[in-house]
Formats: sequence, structure tokens, C-alpha cells
Amino acid sequence: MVRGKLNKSKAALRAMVIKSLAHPSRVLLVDALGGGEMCVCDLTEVVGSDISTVSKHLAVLKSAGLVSVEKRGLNQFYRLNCLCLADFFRCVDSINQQQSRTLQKACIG
Amino acid sequence: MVRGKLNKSKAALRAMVIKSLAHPSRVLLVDALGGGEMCVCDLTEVVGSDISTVSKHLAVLKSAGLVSVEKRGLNQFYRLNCLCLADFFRCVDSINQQQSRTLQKACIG
DNA sequence: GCAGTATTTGGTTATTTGCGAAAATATACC
DNA sequence: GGTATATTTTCGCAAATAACCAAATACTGC
Repeated sequence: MVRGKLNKSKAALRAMVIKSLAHPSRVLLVDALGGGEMCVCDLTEVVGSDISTVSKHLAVLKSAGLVSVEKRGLNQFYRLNCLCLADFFRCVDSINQQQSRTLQKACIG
Repeated sequence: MVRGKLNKSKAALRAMVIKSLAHPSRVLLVDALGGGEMCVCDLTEVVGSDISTVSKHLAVLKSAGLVSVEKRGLNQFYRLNCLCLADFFRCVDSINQQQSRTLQKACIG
């Protein structure tokens, strides 16, 4: 974690990337793109929102540097830029599992 | 990443945890807590905001399951619940590095 | 050029978030 | 009990976010 070396501007950079993933639809998008590049119309079906909404979510991911785009014909094909997101989500999932265990203990005994 | 197995409610759970880290101050807090437990008053100096603001940020981290609290005397001592955040931030930092390289190429070369 | 498809952008509205000040709560000490 | 310290909660407000619709843009093929 490189403790203590973290100033505010570096924290802001980190937060910007994290923020770009802090929405259910964008989590779904990144997960879907883990299987390879996809066009907006197909991603729209994955998310189930209006295509303009999905397009904006993709723009957020792009400006954070998580995905890149290539236009071929009428379609914009989005793909993941980073391979490390698997670890990222593994950590997130482990927190959720731990949290649900903790809540169970607290409620049920 | 367990592709394709991600439904909306699991994505929402992930997003909730990610969201709790999606703020510069909360990134700073988690980084500081990487060095061991700290009380709110000390964390307030790290972040440099009003103590009520810091308290609220800590509450967000707590409800997401990232930290836990123990009261001793007048102080509330917060500590990290999960060890995996190092990987998490490593991934985030690598995205930022890659992104800044990409932007440099686009602007300068 | 015109029609058709894919995507982005702009406008509007509703909701959420973040902040500090002030009030409330909890504990320690005399 | 009364005062001091540490923390959380409440309140009001400003700013950011997210959703959809409609309009604009970009490309393809006739």
C-alpha cells in the first residue's frame, strides 16, 4: 500500500479511477468486457438501460483509462485496458463475504 | 473475474464496496489505517477536514465493512478489516500510470 | 444525395453526496 | 454533579450524478 507516501493529489487520482467503477452498471460493463471487446449495442443489452445511458457510463470508464475504443464500420468496440481488475474484484468480493458473515453473527448469534 | 456469472444484485454489492472507497479522503483514511489503528482525532489531521466530516467518511467505510471500531476511553479506534487492499490499490495505480503514459503520447509525441 | 443504423450529446428532472456549524451523546476526571 | 474532551448526528445548502428523451453526428449502402 506504500503507506504514508500518499498525498492528497495522489489520493485524488486513485479516487478518480475507483469512482469510475463505483456504479452497478459500470461493474457489469467491465465484467462483460472481461470476455473480450463488445459494441455499445450489445453492452446495452447486458446492462438493460437506455443506450444513451450506457454510452455515458462507457465514457466514464474511458476517461478513467479503464477501457479504450475502436471504431469499425458503424460500431464502437470497447475493450478493457487493464488485466488487473480480476484481483481488484477478488478483493471487493472478499470484503463482501466477510461483511455478510459479520452481519450474520451479529443478527443470528 | 468470474465472467458472465455477474447478475445485477452482485454487481450492486460490488459497487457498494467500491463506492465506499471512491473519495479522496476515504482513500487517505484507508492508507493511514494501513499503518495500524488510529483514533478519529488523529485521522482528522491526516485528512484535514472538519472532524464531523471525517467521522462521516469513517462511517461509510464501516458500513461497507472495510473498517471496524473499538472504543477505549474517550477515543474510537478504527482499524482495517481487510488485507487485500494493497492489491486493490496496486491495480488502481497501474491504471493511472498507464493512463498518464497514454495521455503523454497523445499530447507530446 | 438520401435513407437507415449506431452512437454521442444536450436538456431536464430527481436523487445523492459532501461540507461545516451547531446540537446531541458518551466518557473521564475532579 | 459539573466541566472538559472525543465523537456522532442533525440540518441546510451547494454541487455532482444518473436517468430518460430528443436531437445531433457519423458512417454505410443504394
